[in-house]
Amino acid sequence: MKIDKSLVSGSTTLLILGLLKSNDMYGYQMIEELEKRSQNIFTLKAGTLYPILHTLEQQGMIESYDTETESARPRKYYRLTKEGKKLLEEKQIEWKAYSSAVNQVLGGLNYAGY
Amino acid sequence: MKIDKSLVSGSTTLLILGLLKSNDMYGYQMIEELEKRSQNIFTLKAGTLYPILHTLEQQGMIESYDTETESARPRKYYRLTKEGKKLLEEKQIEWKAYSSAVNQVLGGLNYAGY
DNA sequence: CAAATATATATCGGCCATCTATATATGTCA
DNA sequence: TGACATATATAGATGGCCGATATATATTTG
Repeated sequence: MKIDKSLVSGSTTLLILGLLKSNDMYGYQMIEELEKRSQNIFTLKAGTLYPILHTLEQQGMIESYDTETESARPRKYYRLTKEGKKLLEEKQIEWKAYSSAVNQVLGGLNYAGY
Repeated sequence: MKIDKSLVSGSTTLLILGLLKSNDMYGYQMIEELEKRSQNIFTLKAGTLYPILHTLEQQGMIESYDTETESARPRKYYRLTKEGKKLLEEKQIEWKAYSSAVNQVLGGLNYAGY
């Protein structure tokens, strides 16, 4: 098996897709949710997130829709498309292989977190 | 805890230091050993490795010495310095935190490979 | 013996992901 | 009403990694 060489630096995309698996979310919410779930280890920057969202939407991996509430500021929600779900599964497999390989190189012990 | 933002893309340094933990090695050997230990998932490129080795040596994390055999091609072996060992430990902790956080974001389950 | 291939190290230019900085606009709270 | 949080957006800078290339020697193969 060959790992996509951009996996490591491209893990942000994996995380974004992972967030959308459970619920539709808007950008700002993703930043907060990611911090929360990772216990402040990931502090995704807006300047990183939004360009990725636009790219993923262009690629058909996610779809957006606006909320039409009268009170709050309009938010742009994103949801996974069928293709996006497939991409997420692929990237999850890559991540498992990658993290497992790192652990093997470092200490011999294998990844067992699933 | 704050993760070095270059961790992900900087995992190559972690892997190199990890290789040197068990034995002194020369560059070309690291490329082979890394492929072997990771079951061909990591194919470290010479153009990536050697500049990193030079940088690490400049920073005092590793030291080099040449072999003076008459038969074989001279090899430049590297060993971890005290500081290098410390750096490795730090980076290993960061890696655990990072991979654990990814797993938490993705599925909830935690890293348990150690 | 000569050619091809594997071993071994080295550097440069460029790509691409991410961050910083900045801009814009609205809702809420003191 | 001024400050701050919410919310999205983009341009420019930075930095790690790779592809290409160069050099030199040992080994294997025809």
